[in-house]
Amino acid sequence: MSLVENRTFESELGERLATSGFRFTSQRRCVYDVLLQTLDHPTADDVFVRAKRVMPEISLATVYNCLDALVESGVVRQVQLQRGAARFCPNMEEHCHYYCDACGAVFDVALTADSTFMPPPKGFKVDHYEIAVHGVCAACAKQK
Amino acid sequence: MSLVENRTFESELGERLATSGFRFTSQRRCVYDVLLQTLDHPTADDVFVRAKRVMPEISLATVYNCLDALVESGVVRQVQLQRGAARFCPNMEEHCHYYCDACGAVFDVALTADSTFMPPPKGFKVDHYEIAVHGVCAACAKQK
DNA sequence: ACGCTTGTTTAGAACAATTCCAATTATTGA
DNA sequence: TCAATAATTGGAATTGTTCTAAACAAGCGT
Repeated sequence: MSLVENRTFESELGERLATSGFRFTSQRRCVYDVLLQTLDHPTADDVFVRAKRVMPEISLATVYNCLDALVESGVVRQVQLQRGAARFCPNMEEHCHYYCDACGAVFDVALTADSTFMPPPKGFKVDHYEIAVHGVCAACAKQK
Repeated sequence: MSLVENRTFESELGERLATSGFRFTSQRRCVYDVLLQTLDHPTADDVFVRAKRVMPEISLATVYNCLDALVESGVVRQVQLQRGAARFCPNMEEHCHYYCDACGAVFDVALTADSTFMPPPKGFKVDHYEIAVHGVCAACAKQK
């Protein structure tokens, strides 16, 4: 993601939060910045550690609150790839996650338009897809 | 699932466990039975409560152990549909999960053969796909 | 069948991830 | 600027999972 796009996203952030009924606070901006800066699908705790470097008084409870607000506002995705901590991802394009069960690495891969055709149960109102591919990444496969 | 298929699955269970290096214990059979009996994607704790009705001395740690053994043996799938407890599913056919974010209900939907075409990262060795569709089920959509 | 080896179960403690709480602080709209 | 309301804070509480050590059970060679 380029810096220009980055700045665009940031200026939209307040608006996105507002339309979901949230206020635009410095903590929410900070958490969003952290996610944009390193696209490695961090956990809430990872985000907390990184956010503290820039805003030392921020609390973990706030990080959770901010992440939830960002998810509800549709600017961040929450992904649950394994037992344990949820992970967060500011890439809102349609993509799936290749997840290495050995080292925990995550790779985003864009979805082709028609790659998700499954007839929903009658009356089910689809919100979004979560596609994860489990396996072993190249590096880990080599080691073994 | 018919009783006949059910019995077939059960008789295969010992073999499946053995080929993954696990022993066939009464607890593992019990946990597997619980999963087969009600296909509602229970959590480990749900399984624990149900298993106790039939085997009152079983412990929660054992339920976790059994579920993990069943997953490793390829007779049960573990799915992580939201933050919090993992859920378990004895349906090993290729299918995706429609998940109601309002009430937590899960619906299995078979995958069409080619519904998952995404080029993996170079060298990535795919093990399996996890496809979840989030949204609101018919019943919950009506209520609101 | 017997004893050995090793895997499994058990209960409870420990740990990890998340949520809740009550007091304080910040933001928004009149 | 003030009041109303939402957000933040730190800590406690809760939930979900893993670990541990001792007892038990299964499979193997004899």
